[in-house]
Amino acid sequence: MAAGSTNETTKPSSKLEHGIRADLAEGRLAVDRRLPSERELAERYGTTRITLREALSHLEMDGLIYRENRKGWFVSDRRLVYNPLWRTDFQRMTREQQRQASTELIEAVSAVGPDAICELLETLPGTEFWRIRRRRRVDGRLVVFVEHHLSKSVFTDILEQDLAGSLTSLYRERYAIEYGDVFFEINPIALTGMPAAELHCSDGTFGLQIVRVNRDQTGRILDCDVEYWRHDAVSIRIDTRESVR
Amino acid sequence: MAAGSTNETTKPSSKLEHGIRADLAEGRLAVDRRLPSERELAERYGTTRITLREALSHLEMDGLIYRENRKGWFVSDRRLVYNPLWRTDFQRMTREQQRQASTELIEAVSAVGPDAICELLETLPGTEFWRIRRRRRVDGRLVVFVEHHLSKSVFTDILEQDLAGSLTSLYRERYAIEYGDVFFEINPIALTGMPAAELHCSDGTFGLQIVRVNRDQTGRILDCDVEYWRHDAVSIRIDTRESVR
DNA sequence: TAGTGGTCTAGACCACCCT
DNA sequence: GGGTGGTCTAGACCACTAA
Repeated sequence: MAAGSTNETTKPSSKLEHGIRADLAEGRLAVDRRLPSERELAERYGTTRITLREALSHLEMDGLIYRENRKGWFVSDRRLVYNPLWRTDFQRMTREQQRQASTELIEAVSAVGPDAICELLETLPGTEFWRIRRRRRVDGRLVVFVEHHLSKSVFTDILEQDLAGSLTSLYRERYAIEYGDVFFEINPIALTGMPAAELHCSDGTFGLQIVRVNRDQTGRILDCDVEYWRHDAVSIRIDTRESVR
Repeated sequence: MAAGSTNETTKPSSKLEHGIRADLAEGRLAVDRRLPSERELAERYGTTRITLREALSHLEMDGLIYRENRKGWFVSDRRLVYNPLWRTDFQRMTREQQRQASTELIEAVSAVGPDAICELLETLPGTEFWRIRRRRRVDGRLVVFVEHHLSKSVFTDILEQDLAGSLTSLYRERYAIEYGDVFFEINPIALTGMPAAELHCSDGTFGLQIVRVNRDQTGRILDCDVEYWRHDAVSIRIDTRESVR
């Protein structure tokens, strides 16, 4: 049982959860930001792994800790504040929050858009787009997997550009395009398949899906991004007093 | 990826999950919208309850089914499309989506605002507000618990009004107030305590917290809402081509 | 190769819901 | 009161990671 915690709940798993919560708060469990192994924790708190994992799942859902697939449990950092209406690039956004970002290009190919994407981009089913897949880290941690679908007619030679950098800058500097209206959708979902694999989380981990459709200043549809966020890494904030950009 | 694909996974839980997924898709499990008991399902799929619950949790996180505390598992309906920038009342919003809404008043009292709320409302810590707690259903299902904190000086006699109806209408008709700017924040979190209890979900169920600060047309802060949504019941959508109201 | 997380078994007891 | 979900035990094997 954790020191200092005098929780009166009778459920072992609650006591366990509160014990770990206290240990996290007081830094006893933040060694290297990785928690001790499940077997060690189970023994330390006098319970079984199943029960321990139940408690850890609660803390995970609450955003205090997260899992790296087959690697273990880690202490979560503060959430990144994200406004899907901002048109500043990711690097700058993170820098303004005293965080450090990096982007990795996974693939960039021409591919037929799934029906849902074609509909969002107002094209016929079966239309081909540039499909760019990337993932981003904040302070070293993988937090979001992004799939971009770009109009092939607008961005004819995009594959020859540096796709690990900011697309926003590329649009402006290479194609003289400024963003106009945006549509976006936020869905709480389970991360599975490629997003889960790329984010190193186990299949079924909870996440946030953000779908965006971007237009230029003339209203022409440019592209569509589908983002898959680790749920504990992000907080969406929008203020209408700010400019929409 | 492809619909109806035969999954080759060897893991029992994945087969289980896909089996249930197919049964849901083809209506074999939607009897009364409530699933058979866990023991019956475990037997039907030839596994134990623990493993079955693991699979059900995945489907829950994916938004296909949900739990009512101690009552069982139910098939989720389609998500309600919600735009926190819209100023139409809840009834009208649901009606436009061919859904039916109802609101229940839980309590309406004067109470000291928590520090975080006072900060959002730009008042000194310890300031009192009208605290109104309500919960809402869509097509009969409990989907959101809301805590409103209203300025006592602006809404002097609000406790005498009908608080199970639309606050938007009340503002306009009783106080001649129109909404102005909005700030809001969306956080994926675990539902615990009162929100979980009021929504009849078990402690630790995944949910979406939406915090809103509303101003009137002159920029004066009116109130703050804290909403706790069942995660599978909502999809946030915003389009800058629409008017902000 | 040792240890880890991921998964699974086959039970059990309790509090609570519904009838 | 019977059945339900919520919780828990005490093991086990496997695939993978890290050394």
